This record gives sequence, structure tokens and C-alpha cells, in this order.
Amino acid sequence: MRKDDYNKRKRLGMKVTKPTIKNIARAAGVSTATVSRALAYKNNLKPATAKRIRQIAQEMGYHKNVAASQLASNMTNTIAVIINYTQTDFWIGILNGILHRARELNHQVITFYAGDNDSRRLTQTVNEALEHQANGILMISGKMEQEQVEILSTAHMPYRLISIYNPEHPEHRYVSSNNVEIGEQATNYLIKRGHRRIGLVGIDHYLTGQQRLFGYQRAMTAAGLPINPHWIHYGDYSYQDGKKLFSAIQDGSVTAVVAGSNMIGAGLLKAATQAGWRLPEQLSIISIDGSDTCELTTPELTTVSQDFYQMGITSVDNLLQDQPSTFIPTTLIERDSVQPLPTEK
Amino acid sequence: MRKDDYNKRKRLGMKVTKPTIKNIARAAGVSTATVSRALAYKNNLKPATAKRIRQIAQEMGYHKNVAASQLASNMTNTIAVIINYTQTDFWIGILNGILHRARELNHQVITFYAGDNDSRRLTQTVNEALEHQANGILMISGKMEQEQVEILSTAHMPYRLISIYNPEHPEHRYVSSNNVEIGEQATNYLIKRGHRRIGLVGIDHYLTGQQRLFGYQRAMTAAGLPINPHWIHYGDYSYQDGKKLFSAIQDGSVTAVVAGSNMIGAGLLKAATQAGWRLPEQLSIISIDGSDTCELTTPELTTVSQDFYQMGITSVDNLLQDQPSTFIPTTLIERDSVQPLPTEK
DNA sequence: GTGAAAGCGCTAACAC
DNA sequence: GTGTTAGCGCTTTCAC
Repeated sequence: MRKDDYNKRKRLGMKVTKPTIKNIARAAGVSTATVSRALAYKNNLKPATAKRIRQIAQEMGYHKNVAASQLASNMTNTIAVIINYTQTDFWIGILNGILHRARELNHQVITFYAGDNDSRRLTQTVNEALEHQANGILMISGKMEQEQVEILSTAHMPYRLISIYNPEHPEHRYVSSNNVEIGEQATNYLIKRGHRRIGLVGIDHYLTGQQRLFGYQRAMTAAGLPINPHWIHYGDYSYQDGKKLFSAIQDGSVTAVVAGSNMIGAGLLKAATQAGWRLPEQLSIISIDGSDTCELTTPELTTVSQDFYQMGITSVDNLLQDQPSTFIPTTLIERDSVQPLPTEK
Repeated sequence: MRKDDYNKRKRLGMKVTKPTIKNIARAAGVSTATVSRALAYKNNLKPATAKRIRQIAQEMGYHKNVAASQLASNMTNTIAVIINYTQTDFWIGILNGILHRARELNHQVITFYAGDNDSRRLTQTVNEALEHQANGILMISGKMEQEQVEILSTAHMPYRLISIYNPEHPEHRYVSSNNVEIGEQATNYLIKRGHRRIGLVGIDHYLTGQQRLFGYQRAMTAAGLPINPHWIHYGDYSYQDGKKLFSAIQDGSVTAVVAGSNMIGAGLLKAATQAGWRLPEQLSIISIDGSDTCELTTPELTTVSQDFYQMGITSVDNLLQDQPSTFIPTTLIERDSVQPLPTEK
């Protein structure tokens, strides 16, 4: 039966054969097994038969029922991605990388959005993801809670935490950049350019923020510089918080800041410019989390950049090949937002 | 059996009961039907029994097998999203809206990435989407080809084209903003500010670009202004093309341009600034496609803005409630990138 | 309020 | 090279 016929018959209220392998088998005068083989391009049947069957399937408007197929074969070739934080935009690059690589490896991606660090919904979402019998779960998150990780790890399903890690729990595997090194790298860059009073703006109170803070402290200490608690300001990595937090450093207490994220940096830049400041003369900014596209969002910003797209790629490979936790390297992209200062004596 | 026990037994190589309703039924001394009802929170069974069963399921680490469930019930509660264009970033807002709304309505979202206007892959992806027996397909695309729309429309599955539409084929339903009006709106804004030599930069040769071009022409003609073909420049809506296309208007032939997308506008801005131009004195830019977040990407840009998040929301509702095609309204966001010119005589 | 049983559409032994 | 058949794990109708 032709596709056109299908519509016509349906319109006329005529009975129509649902396109299933059973009906294809009947139409082709073969068994369902043969149809199944033909449609799966197995090589153990006569090419002519295979071709004829596929032709008929096409004409009947057949589309495989994935649910049935998965149930019977006990294979899903699916990766579940949980997105748990969209305040800052790094998830986009990661998801993009995941989608690309998954497709290369013939895997489906099923995406779950779990709200912004909403613990209850995250728990629920992790459970939903588990119901899909995926090959594994990739979790792009801003903060981790014990409860969710526990669900994941007791579920007997491979998973990776993306862009977040907990050194105290090495058993929870991750693909991330090294936040301590990032904090250190950014701070050292400013120190080398002569800055001594350096702020850290927009980090959070959880793992990621504290790791970056630790790196910052390590760099300052190694350089023999004092740290004033009033130089540290907390936020949620968002553009809005970046704009708000400018007021916290408006007193001129620091000559340079490490911005906790690309977005925080952009917000600071915007607020400072609006306040009539000339940058980088009055304030040097280096941001963390810059991605490939950060030239667009903040062309002027020197940044410790992570290749999030690559992180997505690596995550998929790491998950499917059962590799150990790994750090994604970071690069420093210099632009004109950092002012070299004469070294003080 | 407790979850902890599960791991211990597994480690010791002991036999372990796979958590299925059958095994739960056995453990609870009831039938599989009762278990199924309990887990689905049906109200036609004794609360005590239901609770006990759920307790046992929990202890066994049970997670429903979605494939089996879907197959048996013939319901998927799934929306398939096909992303077919990521050169410009509007898809992010849309996807975000879709994810949110879908979750509110208890629907899963399965995401397919089909490359960037890669026709062959799109065809393949549409077919994959169809295999998932979704309630419907949302297709975020930059350009449409007859082939894919045909597959969609002959597949007996509801679908909506997002952010693209073809007036010649009203039978293919869409949720989009009105590109003709957008082009007209942007052009009129510049005309009202006194501009007469107005460029249109970065549109494509397909539906969207031609519709915006038509709106541009309508506005110019209505204002009695001539149109010079050398004021129209084509591109792919990307930031890169925006930077490149600056060279096309560097001769000063126009005093203002309508940028085909947010990204094109940003690229023009960047290239112009790099070339030492003062904006908006030397060139006024108004961009199309600005989203809520465009303050971040191009804070200086006046823009005809579409609420892409809302477009995502609307798409889901429109699809599931079988509503007719609809346009999303646009708003104009004024910033300091357009220079009012004295009206020429 | 609960159980028995059919069957969703497909895959994969195994048989011939 | 192709057919037969037994499920995959769940839902749902029909009994009782």
C-alpha cells in the first residue's frame, strides 16, 4: 500500500493496516524474523529479499517502534543528560559536544531539565533518567548534593558528573576542569602583572566556588601576598550578580579581580562602564569559564578558558569507555582587560 | 532486600533478583497487576497494600522500564525536538522554554541534533524522531527542505516548525515570529530616525531571509525611498559572517544597517570598532533576533527582539493542544546604537 | 480490592 | 537463507 493510499483510506474511514513488522511480513510473504533482519541490515539474508522488504516497509510508511525494539534487545544506545544549572551558559557548549559525539557513536541523547539547583526536582529527574535504561547518565550540574549522587551510585548505571567534582569522593567519577588550578592560574596572571590587591568575585559556597577560592588563596600565599576577606564576594555566576557585585568593589579596595565566571565578568564590565569607569586602568578583570564563544559575549575579557565543547565530547567517550575521572585542560586567553602595574616595593 | 545488601551480594557473586514488577510481586506476595497499580498510584487498591508495595520496590532499587511501559500502554508522553541550526543562538532560548513547559506537563523531551542545515542528516534524524512514537515533533530549523517536511507530514504525527514558516504551505503548521513584520519594523525604526540609505546585512537566501528582505523592501517603498541592490548582503546569521560583512559596507554607502541576526549585529559592531569607527555616529545598527539575553551579547545594540523562551513554551502548548499556526509578537529594544539623523530635503 | 492472562512490537536463539 | 517461537517488562481487561 502506498503512503498516499494510506491517507485516502483513512479519510474514507476504511480499515488500514498499521505498519508493523508483522504486517510487513504478511505483505511480503515472509516471516517477521526476516523483516526484522532486513530492516536491521543484517547480512545473513538474500539481498534481493532484503531490498524488497525494505521497499514494502517504505511504502507502508513503517517506522520502527523504539520501545519494542529496546525491550526485546535490551539495548537502548541512549545517553541521558541531566541539566541542572542554566544561570551561566557553559552547559550549552557541553551539550553541543555531547550531541555531536553521541550522534557519531550512534547514540540517542535524552535530555532532562531539572531546574536550577532545585534539589527535589533533581532527585526526581535522576529517577526519571534511570527509568530510561540508558547506557549512562551525564550530569551537568552547578552543585551536588549527597542525595542525588547516592541515587546515582546505587542505581548500577554508569554516570559522570560534568564540570563538577568532589575530591573527598573519588568514587564518583567526573569530567571537569581543575577548579583549584583555574583559580590559581587566574590569580597568578594578575600577580605577575604587578597586582597585589586582588579580588575574587561571584564564586559560590559549594564545591566549585570553594575550589576556585582555594586556588586563589594558594596563589596569593605563594606570592607572599596578604588576603583581605573583604576582597571575596559571593554570587551565583550569573550576569545579574556580576552587575550587582560591582558595588562591592566600587570602593577601589582592589586593583584587579578574578571573576568567578564569564557572566560575572561581563556583568562587572557592564556595571563598571555604566559607572563611568575606564577599564582596565581603574580595574583589571580576568574571568573564569570563558568558552570559545566568549569573544562574543565579552570581547575585552582576559579569561581562563575551558573548551566546553571538548568537555562534552570527552564526557561521552569517558562514559561509554568506562575511563577514569579526568580533568580538561584550560587555556589562558589574553585580551585588553588587564592592566600591567609597576611592581610595588 | 536492602540496597546495601544488593551491592554486597553482587560483590560476593551471589544471585541477585533483578528489580522488576514480577519480582516485587513475588516479594510482596501479590500479583504483578497489583504492583503495577501501586506504582502508578492508581486509587483502586487498598492504601495499605499500595504503600507496602512501594516500600518493597524502593528497597529493591526498582526503576520502571520505560520501554516496556510505553510498549504496553501505547503512550510515551514524549516530545521530540530536532535542532537543525546552531550558527546563531536562538535555539537555546527555545529549547529552554520547551524543556520547562514539557516538564510542567509531565512530558519527556528527547533531543536530536541534526547538524547545521545538513539535509541528509536531517532526513535521517526526522526518521529517528518518528521511531520514538512521540506525541509530536518540534523542529527548530534554519531552513526547510521539501523532503523533510514531506516525511513529517506523511508520518501521521503532529509536528510544528519553530521559528520558520512557509506562507505557500499553510498546511505545515508553525510557531514563529513574523519575519516580514520584523524586517519592516527594523527598517521603519531607522527610517523614522532620518536614515535614507539603509543596508540589510547577513540574511540568507531561504525563507527567513527572503521574508525579512520583503519587509525591508515594503518599509523602504512605503517611505518612498529607493533601494540599492548593493545595500543587501547575504550571510549565514553567524558572528563570523557579521565580522566579514563589515567590509561590504565599509565604503560608507549606507548610514545605517539592519543586521539579519543578533550575531551578525555583534560581528558588525566588533569589526567596525576594530576598524576604528565610532558608533553610532558613523554607522547605526539595529539587529533582528535579539533575545532577552542580548544585553549580554551586544549591550549596545538596538534590536527587534523575540522572546525565544516564550516561543518554546508556546510551541509545546500549540503542539499538544493541536492549535493552529501562530506568530509570536516581537518587541523593540532601544539602545544607543542608532543615531538620529536630520531629515534630508 | 486483587489476580489471571493476553498482548504491545520487536529481537534472537534455534531449527531446518 | 528463512521460519518458528519464546520472551523482553509492563499495562489492562475481565473475572471473581
